[in-house]
Amino acid sequence: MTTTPQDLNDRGLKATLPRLQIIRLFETSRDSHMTAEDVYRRLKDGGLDIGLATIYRVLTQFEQAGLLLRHHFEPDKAVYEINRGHHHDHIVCLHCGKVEEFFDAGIEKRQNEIAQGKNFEVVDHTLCLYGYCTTGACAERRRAEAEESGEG
Amino acid sequence: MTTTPQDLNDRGLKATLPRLQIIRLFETSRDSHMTAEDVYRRLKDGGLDIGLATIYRVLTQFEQAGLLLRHHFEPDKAVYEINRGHHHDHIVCLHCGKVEEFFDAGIEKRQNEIAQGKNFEVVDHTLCLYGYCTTGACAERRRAEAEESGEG
DNA sequence: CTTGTTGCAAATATTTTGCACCCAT
DNA sequence: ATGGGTGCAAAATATTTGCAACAAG
Repeated sequence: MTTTPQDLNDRGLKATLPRLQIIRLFETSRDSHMTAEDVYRRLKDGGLDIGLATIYRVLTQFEQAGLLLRHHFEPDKAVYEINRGHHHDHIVCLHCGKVEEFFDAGIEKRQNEIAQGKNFEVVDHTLCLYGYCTTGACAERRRAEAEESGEG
Repeated sequence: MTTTPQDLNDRGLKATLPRLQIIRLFETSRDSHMTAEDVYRRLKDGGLDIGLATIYRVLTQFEQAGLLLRHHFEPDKAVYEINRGHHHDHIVCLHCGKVEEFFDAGIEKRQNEIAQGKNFEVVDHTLCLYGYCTTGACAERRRAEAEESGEG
């Protein structure tokens, strides 16, 4: 669960402070999905003097090393998360940005069947649902907006 | 099936030459999915003097008008296709770039059930399978590569 | 005629890269 | 000691925007 300096060495990466801070951030952050900018801000706020270019380089290296996964929930903005080895897809709230993960064996199976039927061999896929929380603050906001436009 | 000047006017868009050429290209091109750059190249090659900025503007307007759909099969590259009103998902070949479309009611249903279970209301989703053609030139190439690495 | 549209060039946003200095191993 | 790693600034990529000239309704 915790990536050690040795883990990095084992993957051919020197255990530098920026790298340890970055992987630690992903392991401990409440927000599991972060952009390069997110990581930059948080480490800066934590008092670490780090360059944005380094963040980009390290995130790319970590993805190639299998430590992180990269997604694109919105165009032109890559988000990363810890790779815990269990494939899953995502649901994103368009109001608050909350990200939930899910896995459905039936959907996975159907995808492969469909691909096979079209003479494709699937090696990867992206499935992301976009919507709104139906509970909490987002639900409140939606209700308020619906009422407003309904009366306008 | 064919968008007329009147169709554009009806949506509040003047029927200019660039716009007519662009929509016609999407209606007739063998490649149904094109980037702004693709459109630019093809219209230039067709002898039309058009600016890239205009392509971007028109593609955006057409998407907002519901004439085109935008996707992001790969990061940092928007591709557009004609909107025929029937939702579908995609399979993309990582070798030749071939794009196949599919629709599966079961997958759609499961998505909504899952979202509901997590207290989300889904308003959109992206599902794209990435793989390789198992027939034709791509299959040949894969076989050759597999053999090569297997013997190396 | 009047307002929307175009082409160009400059601006943006995100990510990548060249380079001199620095630090894990 | 030495080769990889870092920070900075400049470059690269895809896309957007300001503006003056222009054309559709």
